[in-house]
Amino acid sequence: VFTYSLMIKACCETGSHDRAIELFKEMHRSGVSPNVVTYNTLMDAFGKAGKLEEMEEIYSMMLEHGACKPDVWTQNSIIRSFGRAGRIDKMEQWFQNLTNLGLQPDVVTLNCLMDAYGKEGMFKKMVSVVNYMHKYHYKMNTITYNTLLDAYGRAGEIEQMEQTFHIMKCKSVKPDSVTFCTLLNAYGKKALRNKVKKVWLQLENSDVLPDAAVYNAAMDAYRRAGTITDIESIYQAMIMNRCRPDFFTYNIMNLAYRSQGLDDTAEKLLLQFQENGWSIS
RNA sequence: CAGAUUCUCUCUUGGCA
Repeated sequence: VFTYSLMIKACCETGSHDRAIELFKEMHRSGVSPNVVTYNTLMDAFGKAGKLEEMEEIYSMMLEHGACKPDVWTQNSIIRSFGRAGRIDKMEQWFQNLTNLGLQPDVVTLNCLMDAYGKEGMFKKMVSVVNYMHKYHYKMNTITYNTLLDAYGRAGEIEQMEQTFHIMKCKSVKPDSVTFCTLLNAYGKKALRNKVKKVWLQLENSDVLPDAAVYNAAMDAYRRAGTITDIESIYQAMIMNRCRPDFFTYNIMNLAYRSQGLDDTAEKLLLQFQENGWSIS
């Protein structure tokens, strides 16, 4: 069963949902019964692909076969899928279903809800989830805070974002690379160059090791809020720390150079990428 | 009892207001 589940997951990750279904059927023929994880894996893949009706069909199959019951992971996948699609009504409906099944929402469930509300700008509802977490003594983790930070950041609510970040630090919840990415992104969009600088210093003084996404986020923040020199300093740091530039890096820098009319520098950048075999698409 | 599945971040900005 583990093997089949993993194979199905692999197929889904390469986008071959049909093969995943084939495997699922083959599994039946070989007399191996799918378990919750198998169903969860399949459903999650369809959900991520935006095939929400198919996902619900698989859910019905799971119920009909009766061999296994949906668990919190099942519900979380479904909730996440509808949340990502902006189908708040369906998401809430499935959240209801979770409690109707006698299951307890976990932190992941609540993070999914908050992310969906945040992305839809439904801050009252998002905050009510935060209150729910306090009331029932859920432990807010790094992802919880990252989700909140991103919600406020996207909305341009810098005050709220900073307050949230402050609480995060007070509660000793460890920031990770996503946290810094999120902050850089928000400050960049608001053209707050000094804030971007401050975040970068905090990152350097933390034990978080920057990944390509963080370097990219910092460069993009400086593209909007800073100077070419700012961007290049991050780029140098990226290379010195042996972090491989990717196509985000290229696009950001290329855009920055072009917007300043530095077409020749942009050409050099292209050459450098080609020489090093760094992907630019 | 443990092990496989679920949550957050970075370029690309068009259309309407």
